[in-house]
Amino acid sequence: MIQRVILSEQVKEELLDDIMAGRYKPGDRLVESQIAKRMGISQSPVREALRDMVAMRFVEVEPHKGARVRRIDQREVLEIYPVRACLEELAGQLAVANAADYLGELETAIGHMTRAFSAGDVRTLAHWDVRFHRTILTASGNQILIETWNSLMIEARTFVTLNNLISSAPEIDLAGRHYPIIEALRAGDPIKCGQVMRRHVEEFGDVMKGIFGGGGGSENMSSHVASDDADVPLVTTEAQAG
Amino acid sequence: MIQRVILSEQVKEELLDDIMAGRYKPGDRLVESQIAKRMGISQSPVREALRDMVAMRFVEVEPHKGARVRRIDQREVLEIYPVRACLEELAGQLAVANAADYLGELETAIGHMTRAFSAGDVRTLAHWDVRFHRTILTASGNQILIETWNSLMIEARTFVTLNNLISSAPEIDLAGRHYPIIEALRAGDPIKCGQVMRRHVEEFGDVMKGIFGGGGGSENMSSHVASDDADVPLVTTEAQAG
DNA sequence: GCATAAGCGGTTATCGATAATCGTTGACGC
DNA sequence: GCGTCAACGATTATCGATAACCGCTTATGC
Repeated sequence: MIQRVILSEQVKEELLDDIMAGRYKPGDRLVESQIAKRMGISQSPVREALRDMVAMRFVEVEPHKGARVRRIDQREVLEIYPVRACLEELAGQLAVANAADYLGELETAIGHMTRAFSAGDVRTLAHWDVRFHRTILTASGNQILIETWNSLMIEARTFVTLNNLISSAPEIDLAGRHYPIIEALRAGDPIKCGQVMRRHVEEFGDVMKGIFGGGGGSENMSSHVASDDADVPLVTTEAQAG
Repeated sequence: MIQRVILSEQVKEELLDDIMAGRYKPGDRLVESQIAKRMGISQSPVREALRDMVAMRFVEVEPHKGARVRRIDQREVLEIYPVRACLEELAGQLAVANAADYLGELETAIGHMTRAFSAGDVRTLAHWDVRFHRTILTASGNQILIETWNSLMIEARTFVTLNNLISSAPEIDLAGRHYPIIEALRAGDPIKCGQVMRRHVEEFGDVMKGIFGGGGGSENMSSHVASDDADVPLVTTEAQAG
């Protein structure tokens, strides 16, 4: 076991894994002392990791009451798409200027997505989907924009989202829908490219809205649709399309 | 001295004050043990406060090397405007639906801004400027959008920005420029309102670009233009228009 | 019976001390 | 003179222990 530096970082990664894999469910308490004991370390690094995860919005804490895995409700999942749409529209516009340096990476990502989609490997699909979008953000060159987009924790949400999407609408060609973006980048028109990006994001937002039924649920129960891999109830929702 | 709960929160507020007031300058080291000793407390709450401030982007840390006040360079100041523009355009669009409940608050904010502007009170002006924009974000009702906007730490930047702006272009009617937004909200056209918001933000971005001279500086020296209040070298920049 | 208060278990928040790590300084060999 | 390396001082990262606090249960007074 390689003892890499900064214990709290390791703790964070492990806890993040636990949450993403569903070993901790939304609402579950994260007791500092218990985690510390289980990992054979002191309370401090655990505490620090938890605070980091609060900043990442995976965890919420109440003073003197401790940390819990944050619930991501239906409203939040849907609310994110308009925000992504406008940020990624801007990214698309800016990325045109530097597109040449990133086209290869983008094509690679689509290739991986296509294979993962065929194989039914949602985790890999999500990975490369996020990678594709992140590449365009990077190509935009606007550091603030990149960090703002990162703060949305897209990777964490995408896996869950795609699980829902694929089991509800398996006919949608997730990988193929990214080609128009590459074409727009090649064409070199910033406005057009921004529009394509916006539409791409909005389309997925609309699909998700359809899956959730569009009703605004007030209460929520922990549930999810089938996953090929692990139990991932990171999203709690009421309505679930069959 | 009222001993409010959560020491680390108090520490954070005090350090934030110190940074905003320029008692710590960009690049200054923030040594945990020294701060702890000065405040008569232990290292833990100081450390926690610093980590919080990293999440807020006021501070940066390198593992095993400690924390420093983050430098905000010219590039970052300028990069933020396109991001704000697209976020606030969206906010403007969404806010129309709930505008009625917030018009009073918005008018109050403009009133305060007008008075503060006449009095040359930049701090108060910045406060109500941010408040105005935040109100529109709130009116949008999209929690993700609100949190994303908050993550840009607008309030911290606005004071500095307005200091620069007012001493470089004192003729600009900062308060008055907000009236078109209220009018657009009253008119009830989401698209139009979004455009007005976007233009409003972009205008200030353009003015700032002009102040900075538009050149992309590589190295930076800690400097700033005059302030009526405290020394606030939160921004470091090379070019400074007279 | 009900409201209030004291006690308790569990957990967080803070402390003081120690181990690990970094940058620098200065001795040493060539 | 100059590069290498050991030792040092400063600081962070982690530890183990304790104090402060919350929610709940149980006892107490009316």
